[in-house]
Amino acid sequence: MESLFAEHDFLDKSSGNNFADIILPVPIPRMFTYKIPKNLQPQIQIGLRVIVQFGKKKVLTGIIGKVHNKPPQAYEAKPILDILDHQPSVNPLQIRFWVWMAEYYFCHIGEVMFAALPSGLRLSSESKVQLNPNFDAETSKYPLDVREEKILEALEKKDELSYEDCEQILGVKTIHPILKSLVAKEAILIFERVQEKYTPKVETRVRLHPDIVASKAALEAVFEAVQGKPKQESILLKFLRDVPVFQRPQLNEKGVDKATLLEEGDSESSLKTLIKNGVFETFKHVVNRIEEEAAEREASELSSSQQAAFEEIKTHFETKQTVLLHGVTGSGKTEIYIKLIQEVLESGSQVLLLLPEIALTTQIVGRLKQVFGSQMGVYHSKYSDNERVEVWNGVLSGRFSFVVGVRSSIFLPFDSLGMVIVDEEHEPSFKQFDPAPRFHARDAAIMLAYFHQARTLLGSATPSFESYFNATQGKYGYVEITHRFGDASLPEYHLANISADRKKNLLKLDSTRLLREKIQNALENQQQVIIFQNRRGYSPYIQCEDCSWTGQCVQCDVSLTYHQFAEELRCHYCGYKEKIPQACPACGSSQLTTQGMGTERIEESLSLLFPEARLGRMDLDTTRNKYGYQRLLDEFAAGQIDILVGTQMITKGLDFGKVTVVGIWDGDRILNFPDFRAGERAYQQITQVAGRAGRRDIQGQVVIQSRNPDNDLFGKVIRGDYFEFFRQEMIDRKKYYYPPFVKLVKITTRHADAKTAQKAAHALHHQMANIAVKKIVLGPEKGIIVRIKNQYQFESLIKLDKQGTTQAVFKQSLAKIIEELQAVPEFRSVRWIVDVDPS
DNA sequence: AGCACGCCGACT
DNA sequence: GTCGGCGTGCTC
Repeated sequence: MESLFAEHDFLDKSSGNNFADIILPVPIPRMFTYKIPKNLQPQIQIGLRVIVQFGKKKVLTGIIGKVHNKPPQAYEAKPILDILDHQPSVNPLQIRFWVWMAEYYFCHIGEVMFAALPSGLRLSSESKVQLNPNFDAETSKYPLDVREEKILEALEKKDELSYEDCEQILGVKTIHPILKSLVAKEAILIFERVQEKYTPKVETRVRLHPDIVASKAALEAVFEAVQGKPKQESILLKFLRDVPVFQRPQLNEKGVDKATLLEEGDSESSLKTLIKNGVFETFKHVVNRIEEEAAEREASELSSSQQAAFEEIKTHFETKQTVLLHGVTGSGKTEIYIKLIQEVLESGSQVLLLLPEIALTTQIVGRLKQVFGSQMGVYHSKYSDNERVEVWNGVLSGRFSFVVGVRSSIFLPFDSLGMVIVDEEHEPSFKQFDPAPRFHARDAAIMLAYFHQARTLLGSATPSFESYFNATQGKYGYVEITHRFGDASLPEYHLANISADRKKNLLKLDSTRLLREKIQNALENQQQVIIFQNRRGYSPYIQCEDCSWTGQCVQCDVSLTYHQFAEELRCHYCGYKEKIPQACPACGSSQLTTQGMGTERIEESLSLLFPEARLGRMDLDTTRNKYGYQRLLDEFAAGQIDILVGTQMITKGLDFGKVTVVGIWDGDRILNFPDFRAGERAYQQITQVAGRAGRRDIQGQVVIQSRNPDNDLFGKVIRGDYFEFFRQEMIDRKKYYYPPFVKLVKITTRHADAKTAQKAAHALHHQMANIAVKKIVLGPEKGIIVRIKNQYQFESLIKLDKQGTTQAVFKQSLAKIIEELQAVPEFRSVRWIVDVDPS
């Protein structure tokens, strides 16, 4: 019998770790308090994965977010069932980061956890059915019906069945009542099985049997035995070629991968015979999915302008947490990163380099791999789940002190980051749209670095206005490189007037004379050409060739989209549609053509104009599979393609010395962005593509085709006067309350019924008016309705003063408003989606 | 989000 | 009568 005053009992109460708040992967905005059983108390730590019962039957894996001694008042806490790890998978800094993210981006901590953990580390239970060992059909006092019999029959053959299995066996949708009845009749048991999804990769390896290695004579005997058995002999010879057993007997220990040994068509049965005869033996070996590669080279020497920037960055870091590196395309930012990374790694801290998905090519990864070798991990979205878990564990174990990755790599379990670098920081793809957490990886990275007391370097040739603004305000350090590496000259811009060429009959297959000449010239000199088009597919809008009129939606501020099959112009946002006009509504011209042609049609045109040129096309269609992208790049780099036509993805970090001409097929399309960021995006896009043109000795040529070559934006890009462009745009942003002068929060109200959705959105606006934070609310008033997946939705845009306190207050009020509205019976099934800093 | 419970219609 | 439709309420 246990003593009433057992010593450990007393200690437990005073040290006070009886309860743990667990983060569970459920969309409920809080953690859940569980009791820590005594036997688990010594091991309990923040960040451990635990198994808990959630609800009546679900068993979930959660993560310990907090340990305390406050028993919940309103309910009886359930106990933690088990601990899954010896070491925490998640460290306390990460938990802090998750909590921040959930608060800032207005989502639930469970959603953050769901995004953060590779699914290989997430566990959830599956209900399984098994035969009750005490059950005997003969003696059972309960009669079974046909379907119940069927289930039992199946369980005779297979030890356990999932619910899905049972559904299939009976061909019904709901097996629950049947299983329930079987449980009541004591025929079956239902239990929950939690399964680890991550499985280590295991190779079967082959080596010579130790007895054979022991003496030369034994081997000779083997050779005699295989005389006249050519298949066995061939395997044996191949093995000995790869493993010189007698020179280096220890090599035999490691063996050879069985699959590799049999690669050249040797038969498995011959190998089996050899194993049976005691010549070879097999064994299992756990291998890393991520291959080890040793560093092969030193970092290159920095040029003087790179060196100056490098020093300047370090000086800024003495006083500033974040530095913006504004370096023209081709200024060699990567080499500066490498030097910085090396320094941080030498000091014993970790480094994270974030890249937008499309920029994470083997080109840059290969370059970094050469310098950093096996201490560098790569976290790519195309990785399988098992591979992700290996990167995760690699960071945890210290195998990787440096990671190059896409936006989700901010969630890796770093414990001592010294520096985070966000390359191409202006890239919109750093923002996650859906699902929650709708975070911006650049902004989150800065916060992550702050938690680690680390530095953040933002790099771009065309910084986002937010970052540039912060730099001008002195919040970030600012370093600029205006020279290209090796003093290569910046490209020369040309504006080609589409309308003028058309009038003079010089437009051929939508290409201007100037562009044709430049391409022709490049081809004659064995140089390469890149043609950029900002969209894939066919003809999305209609435009008048004479006055450049485009169809605008009567209700929304957007261009109408051309729908070939329906012969209609449609609004992307509100569903408004009209028949395609026969003549231009503005000037009466009949020269209405479909614009914004896809890459496919451009490729067609070019093949007719330059029949002798070798063409390549790079867009989502041609690069959909894992290697399509790389293959095209390799072919282009090898000079097997003369003209590469592509979308966005060709603008990213490709360095090809032979590209001298870049054509922007439809400059106007770039300006047609229905968003306050249109100008910023256009500037960025044109500058980025243009950056592909020209290197070292040859000046690049950039041709922009346009119907409005006089548009001032082109002039600004061409002059390369980023600051002036920024300054002018800022005037409008300030005037119309846009970032960086205000903070935007977008709230989408969504419901299957249009009326209800509208009512709910109005109710939201009404309530918002009461919490007068400085804001302007748009949205439903304009009658913008979009139906997505049979859900009507209204969007409200809230503009907040850029002050931390008002922001926090606003979010609290918003949470309260939404909670209250959800309680209204009519709005019960209305969904409110909050997007902080929408892009 | 799931998943129970619970209250109604249209079938064996 | 039961099967199964989905409204509503809860999960430590």
